[in-house]
Amino acid sequence: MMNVLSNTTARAQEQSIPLCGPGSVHDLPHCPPGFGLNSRLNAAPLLSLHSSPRAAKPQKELSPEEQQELRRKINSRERKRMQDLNIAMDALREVMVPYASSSSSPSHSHAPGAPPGRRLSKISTLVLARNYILLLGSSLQEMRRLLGEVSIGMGVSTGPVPRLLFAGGWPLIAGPRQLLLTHESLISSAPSSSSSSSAASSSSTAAKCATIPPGPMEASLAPVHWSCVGATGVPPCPCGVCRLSRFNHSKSAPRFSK
DNA sequence: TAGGCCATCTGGTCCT
DNA sequence: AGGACCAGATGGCCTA
Repeated sequence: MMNVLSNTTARAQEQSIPLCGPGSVHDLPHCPPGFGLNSRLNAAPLLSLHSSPRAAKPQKELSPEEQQELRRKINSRERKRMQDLNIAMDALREVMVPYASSSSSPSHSHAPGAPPGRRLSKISTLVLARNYILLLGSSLQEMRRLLGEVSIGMGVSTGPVPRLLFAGGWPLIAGPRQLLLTHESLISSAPSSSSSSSAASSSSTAAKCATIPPGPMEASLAPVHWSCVGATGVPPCPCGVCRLSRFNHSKSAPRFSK
């Protein structure tokens, strides 16, 4: 990874390759196809479409045109993938926006820290959604506890309570504010950095943050501490992104196939 | 103007 | 082998 980083940077600096414009390879919608598409590809070693010293298996030789075509194809796939991701993010955002609005100014659909009228950032959306899920889990647990007390108090058999009572659960949310992120949590989600990729690094920090509970269901049923929604004395996650309560730091989950 | 957020490109790795 | 996924790099846009 370090190699990738330094190599890419070094190469880019070395060759002063613009990402868009003459000398760039890509097929951005705003970069007309064929606009300076070639030079970088022809500058060979930058792309591993050729056989690289590292590549063990021999790769078949591609003509510049074929390389172009392949690169275009790969870029297009990646763009599509990211667009799909954004569609899903928008859908999630749409659901989360009501919970992100401040109770003091209901017309503002934003998380604290975000200017009014602005849509939730990706990271805010994700953190908010996670909080919401955890909150639902704790509400469910509370419901179970109350039902248990009631049934005991009424001398009702302690046998299984009808599943329906547990199925939906009523989220015992005092108000949307419970889900709010603190201004600090949002601000700190993007630690200032001299690098131009601070957002990227914070995102990757979030991705690497191992505060995600081991299993979604188990976690949602486990007691939840809300260090993001109020002072609980629970030490915040050191990752600086989610600032949520500590969970067992587990290894990254296995990938789900589509 | 600096910093945050984002889209895109890119090369590497993993999976089917 | 090809596609999906990931993460770093880069540049553009916007806001405080």
